[in-house]
Amino acid sequence: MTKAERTRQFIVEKTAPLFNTKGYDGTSLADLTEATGLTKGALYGNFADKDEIAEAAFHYSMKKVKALMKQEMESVKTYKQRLQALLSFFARYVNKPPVAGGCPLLNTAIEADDHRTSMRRVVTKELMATIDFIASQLEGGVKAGEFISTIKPRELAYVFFCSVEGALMFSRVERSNEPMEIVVKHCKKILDQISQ
Amino acid sequence: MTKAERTRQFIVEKTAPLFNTKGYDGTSLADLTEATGLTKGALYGNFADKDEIAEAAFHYSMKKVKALMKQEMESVKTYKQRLQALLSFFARYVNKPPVAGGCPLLNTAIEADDHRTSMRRVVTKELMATIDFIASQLEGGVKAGEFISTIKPRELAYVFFCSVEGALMFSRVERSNEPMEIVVKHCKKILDQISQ
DNA sequence: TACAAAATATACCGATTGGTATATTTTAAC
DNA sequence: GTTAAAATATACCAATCGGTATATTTTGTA
Repeated sequence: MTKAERTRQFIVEKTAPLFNTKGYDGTSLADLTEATGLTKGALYGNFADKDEIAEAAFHYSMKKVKALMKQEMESVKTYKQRLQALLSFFARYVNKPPVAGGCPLLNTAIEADDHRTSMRRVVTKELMATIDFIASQLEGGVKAGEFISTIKPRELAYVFFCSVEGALMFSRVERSNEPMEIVVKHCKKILDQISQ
Repeated sequence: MTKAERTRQFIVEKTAPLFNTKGYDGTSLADLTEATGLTKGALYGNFADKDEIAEAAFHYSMKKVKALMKQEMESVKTYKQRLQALLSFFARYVNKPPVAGGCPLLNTAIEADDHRTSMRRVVTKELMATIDFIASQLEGGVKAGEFISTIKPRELAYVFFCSVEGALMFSRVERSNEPMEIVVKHCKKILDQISQ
């Protein structure tokens, strides 16, 4: 890892929580220099502009979230247990987010949906990948005989993911676990219902 | 209605879509003067600062959304039909939002959760009111004998609302109705399951 | 340890930010 | 129609915005 690569990594690690907390528009270059202890010269020597830092920060946040998520899931064996672990992971997201500021997917999607085209594409890609991942777990469970074969994995994946993301929004702004706990409980009950 | 009141109303109507689309940080005073055709003098003659305009715009957006929602719901008779109408209302939200930019609750909650205290309080209040409203419809349905009495109205209200808000985020950034349609279908199926 | 190259800091840029003091216009009551 | 008050426009403010040219320092290599 060259010096430049290390500095890029350092900048991204220090600024990712900032972008995730205050948003792209809400994060200034002064915020970035303060968080890193570096000057604009160093920032612009390693990145083309603020957009490039924000995008790298988003990718870093997503990588971190996914790594933690998968780590949690691979500690158990069955597909059902893995999906339960995934739901528990999100439940703990409220009080202990892997990256400060909550879910980078949710935050970035909301800020980017109307007026930030390139970021929108990046988020869309990650969202689709997430649905594919959850759906693949459900499909695996069906093939393994854990879940009844009449379920629609893709649709159920959307239901799980959307309800958890909505609960995350609610719980974070409300500073209360209640919405998330209720939603996760409901999702786990669905998992029980489709088990055989 | 005095001139001042009319102007305040005019400013709020013209700027609400702007705040809802670009967010508080993303909306500048130049944006506001352009959207209204007024000058800063007029803006600051009627509002103390940008924050006050944003808050008034949020309240206006919420009023508009709730009015449309309730209008849609009161065209049918049973509690089940009303809840179905509410879900259909959200489903159409994706392509035809009452206020440009999507759901003001979702947008404002995400931007305000970490670093805008006063707005957070306002959003929290509206979120709680929404859950109370949905829960009251479910309770009404139970008392009227439409729904089985074993349901937990408040928990179900959270599930409905959170999943729809999550789907709204997804569908908006993806520019596709699919996530919302899947989620709404699922919610309506729950309504069928708890019906008697 | 000398030295070229790479990385970072410094000092600056014009544009835009939210906000205000004051001049001008419009409004509404008489 | 006159006039005081209310509302709006104009012109300005310091601060901050994202970004850059250049000077200085640090790095890795011979």
